[in-house]
Amino acid sequence: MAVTIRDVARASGVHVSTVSRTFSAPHLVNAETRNRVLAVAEQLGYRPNRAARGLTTGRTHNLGLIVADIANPFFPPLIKAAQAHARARDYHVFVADTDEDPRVEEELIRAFTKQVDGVLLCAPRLGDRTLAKLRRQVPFVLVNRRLDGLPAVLMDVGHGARLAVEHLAGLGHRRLALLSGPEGSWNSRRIRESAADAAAAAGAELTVIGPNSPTEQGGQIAAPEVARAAVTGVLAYNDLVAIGLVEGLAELGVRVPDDVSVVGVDDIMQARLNRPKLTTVAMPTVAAGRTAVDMLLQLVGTEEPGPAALTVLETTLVVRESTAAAPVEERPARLPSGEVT
Amino acid sequence: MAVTIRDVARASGVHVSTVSRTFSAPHLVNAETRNRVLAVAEQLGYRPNRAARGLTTGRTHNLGLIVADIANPFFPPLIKAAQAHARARDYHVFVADTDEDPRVEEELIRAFTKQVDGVLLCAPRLGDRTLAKLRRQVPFVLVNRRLDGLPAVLMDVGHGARLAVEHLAGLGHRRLALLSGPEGSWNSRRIRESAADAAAAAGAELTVIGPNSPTEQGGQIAAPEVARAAVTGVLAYNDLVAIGLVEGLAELGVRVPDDVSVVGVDDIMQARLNRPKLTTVAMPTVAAGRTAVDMLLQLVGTEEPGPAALTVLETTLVVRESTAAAPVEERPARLPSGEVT
DNA sequence: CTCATTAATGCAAACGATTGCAGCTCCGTC
DNA sequence: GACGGAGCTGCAATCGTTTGCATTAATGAG
Repeated sequence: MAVTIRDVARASGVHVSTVSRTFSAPHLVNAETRNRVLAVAEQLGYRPNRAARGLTTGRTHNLGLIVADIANPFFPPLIKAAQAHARARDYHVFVADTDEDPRVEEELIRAFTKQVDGVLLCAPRLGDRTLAKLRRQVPFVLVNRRLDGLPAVLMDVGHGARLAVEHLAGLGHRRLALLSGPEGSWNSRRIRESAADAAAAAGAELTVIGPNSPTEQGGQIAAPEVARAAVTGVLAYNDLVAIGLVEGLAELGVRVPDDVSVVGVDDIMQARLNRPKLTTVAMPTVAAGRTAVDMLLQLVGTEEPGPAALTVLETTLVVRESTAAAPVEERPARLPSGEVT
Repeated sequence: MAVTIRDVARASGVHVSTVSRTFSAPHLVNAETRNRVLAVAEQLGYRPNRAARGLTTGRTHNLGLIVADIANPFFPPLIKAAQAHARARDYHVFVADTDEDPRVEEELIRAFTKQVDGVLLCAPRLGDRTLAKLRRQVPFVLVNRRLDGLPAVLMDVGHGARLAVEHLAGLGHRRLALLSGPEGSWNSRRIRESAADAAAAAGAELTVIGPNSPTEQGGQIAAPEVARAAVTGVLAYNDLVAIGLVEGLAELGVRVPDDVSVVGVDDIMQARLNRPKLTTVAMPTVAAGRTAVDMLLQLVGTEEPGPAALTVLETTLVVRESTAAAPVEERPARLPSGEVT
């Protein structure tokens, strides 16, 4: 068996409470005693049992972080920022992956309950009702999802989508496609709405394709449909989809950006590495990770909730090589405000 | 406060032990009572406190998984495989990232202690002595690291490195470079040793460069040095480094594979997406994740350790577009077994 | 009808820590 | 020389569950 506080107490001739205090309130115990206890503890290899401590104090000093897909390069920077930030505040972050499955997501939240002080839910796929119910199990902060009464940090992807569409329109593209994201995704809806608005304002036509899986595969699969739709500009739900699409189009003999322009969302590392380098909407993931931790810690620190905080972070458009002026044949055919049958 | 077993007991007019049993040993309680308790529990929203349960049973049904860098695309498939496999066995996997810092690694192992039943250590950066000490805190299984007396699953990257060097030599390359990995990495040493052996056997010269950071940046930074070394074939510690190198060489006007051939290690998703598609040593990450979980569960399930198991998984060479025949000017200048000053 | 058996439940002691309260010693003060 | 206070330490209850044992009631056998 592991060595417990009791073993240390016995071996150093003091009561367990003194040992406990040596670790959790050192100033309350005589320097001499403290040193003796520490020495014995060290020698016995004693480590406080954090689970047991959590039972009495109600604080585990752990945070949970749930993402839909660790393999999506969008998340690691956020995760790392959150971990580093939390560690500096003497908290540990445990990460879990839901595999895009809402049921797994719920199960994981339940599993985290009482083992962490709070959880960061990144782009949850769960429905509003379930989330509202779950919030009573464990405090949480949402990332990229808005729900009344719950603290959240949002990246204003709608703004980014608008910029993207305006960028394409400015390049002369009039027939655009949107490769949409997962049903449950709040981000996906924001992108769709803003892109539609911006397209309408710019007098461009916008076709919605999908949703397919929010991965390269999803993008690759969408390629034939994109080609068939005869669009010249595409906004993809995220960079992975965009990269997959470029790949898929290449196989169909469609060149990017010569024949069609593609813009992604997220600005993951691969966007820079891709050929052509991807034009994309950059997300402030690091800031989001830090902010979310701060909000969560503030939430678990206080007895009463206070008003649910909401932080909105800005997104920007990064123009690289995957977008270019629309092909000439396409332009003269339609009026700027052209309607379609 | 959260609703506890006691609340349920009171509300349903039975003793706490009966409530406990309805959840952990249903067959011991009368069907009628059980249903009543379950109904009350449901209505009150009772959830067992897993930390408290772990205190008495000694089992948390959680596993920890520690990696050096979540952002490295090598890990996600392994992580996902481990999570899925564990979930099927009613275990949850919590992941933590050490940021390549051995101190953080140790801290995380300590943090996991008693909160999980065992931990999977992926390519730990910790020294042998520390690992040997830590193993008494919590059972663990090593991945890609060998240490006497500790169960491990290894991917035979040495074999892969040998294949890679033979592949390059077979294409006529005589001057090779190895971009080495982090000091503490067991894999890195294996690669270096095997590559050196294979190079010697093939009569090729092998220059070791680095170590730099095992990331794209690291590869990019190494590019000038590679160019200066006037080699025609490079084996990189991993795909990220290889991809960064290709990028860095391009900026220097050196073409891959025309001027120099590059092979990576890991076969991450980006290897297929890169232009040129990367020739690389494929690692059986999914199998590794599953096997590691199995070994760990077997380890925590039994009272006495038994012999430390060791599983070695095979690696293969995937030839794509980043390797080609050595440039012609280079070949006639030297004998196959050419020595250098 | 009695007795052994079984099924269902209650009782209370753990698990490993924390913490309010009380007690003791020692010191300085008046 | 009694008193008040400070500084340490011990006592025991508590956190939410599990589980070996005792208890009770119901069942079946002889």
